[in-house]
Amino acid sequence: MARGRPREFDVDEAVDTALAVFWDRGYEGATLADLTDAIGIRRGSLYAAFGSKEALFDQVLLRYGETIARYIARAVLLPTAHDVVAAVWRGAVEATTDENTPHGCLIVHGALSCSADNDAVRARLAEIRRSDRQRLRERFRRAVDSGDLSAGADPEALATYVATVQHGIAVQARSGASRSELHSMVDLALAGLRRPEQPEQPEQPERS
Amino acid sequence: MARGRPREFDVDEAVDTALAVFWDRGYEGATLADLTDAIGIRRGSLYAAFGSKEALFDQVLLRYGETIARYIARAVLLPTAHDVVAAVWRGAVEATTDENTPHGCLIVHGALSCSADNDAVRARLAEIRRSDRQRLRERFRRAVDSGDLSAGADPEALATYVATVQHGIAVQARSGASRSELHSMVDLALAGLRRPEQPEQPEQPERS
DNA sequence: TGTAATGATGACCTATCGGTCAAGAATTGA
DNA sequence: TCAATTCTTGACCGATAGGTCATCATTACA
Repeated sequence: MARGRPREFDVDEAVDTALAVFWDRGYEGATLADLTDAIGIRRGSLYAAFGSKEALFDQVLLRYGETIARYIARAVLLPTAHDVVAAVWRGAVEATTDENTPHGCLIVHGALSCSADNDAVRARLAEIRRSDRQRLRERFRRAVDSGDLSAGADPEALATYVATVQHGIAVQARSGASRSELHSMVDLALAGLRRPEQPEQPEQPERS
Repeated sequence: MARGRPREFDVDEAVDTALAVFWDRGYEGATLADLTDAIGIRRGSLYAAFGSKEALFDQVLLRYGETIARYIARAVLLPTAHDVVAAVWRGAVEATTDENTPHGCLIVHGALSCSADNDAVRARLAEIRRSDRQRLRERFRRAVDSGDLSAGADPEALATYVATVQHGIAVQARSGASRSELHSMVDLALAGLRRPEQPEQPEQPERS
């Protein structure tokens, strides 16, 4: 089956290794030399297998979504809006403060800013963040429709809020905040969400 | 007084211009060519005036703190903890979504990740974020002492929470969120802070 | 008017960036 | 065994990164 000379490295493992490097240094901070050194291959092999640095990064983003950031897709499946919020924030804390991986979130610090040459990568990550926020908004809309959230709740603002805290967690983790510190912070944030989904709305029992 | 040939550009203006460039592109994303082109001087003049790219960045950080990020120092002077929180978040929204400046916060996206060479800059920004958070913590401690916050309140967690939302706002602004979207989000977040400074029994984190 | 001092200029430096390529090595199918 | 095919290797590419420097221009002071 495999015609020519067999590849001497595992592509999947290479993606995982590249993920670790990009996660640690960001897109531009990770050089070809960093990547090939970590993977243990030469430039030519990397380009034969992936095409370009940016194409490799695409593979890495896919992998990241399937593993590290999987907590988001899981969260929106939970039964109540409160469960969703808690799962996103708890998941973010866990993902960004694992002692076996770089701290922070690749989607956030991978290319928050960069040179003009790589603006496409920056825009790509911004788009991922944007679509994640939209997913939350849709989820909260359904929660309003089902009566899980009060009719006065603002799904848009709530989604933005959840994303804001989620990404803020990534920045804190990157700044050296510890896992337990961040969990305590999430305790506090969740306590504020017990009932206040509608800012100014007078208290109103759901029916009656 | 001024002995030799007079400088043909205004150093203060140059710092402001450099601030705009760094704010837009981050520390590494802003090249010497970007900076000198924007300022309108040659490399040699820049090095004669500032010493190095990093030294110029130091000047820029100073300027940023005195102007754009001044809202933080102002906020902690306000009479109540609630006022402080509101001022920080409102200030962050305003600072990160001004249509006349780049969106986002220089302290956050200036070097959230970078190459190994410039790790000192990354650490420096992280340190600024850390010390800002400490300032909030001290402020909230005083609020507990004075009875403004309940005795059960956790100044540490509250400071982390405020910083988390503040930095999350910067990420949202960088991702394209609008000023009004973010103000609506702050409405919601502030509503959650009306009285819940002491978290009730924290729910069980899934792991650790 | 001459000299010391300072800034401006543009050529130049080394290192490294992402990326390419020709040649050799290892495999399969005929 | 011999093509055909695929991967590996290391040298190499132009562009650009941050930074330096000799030379010249412009000023104040003696």
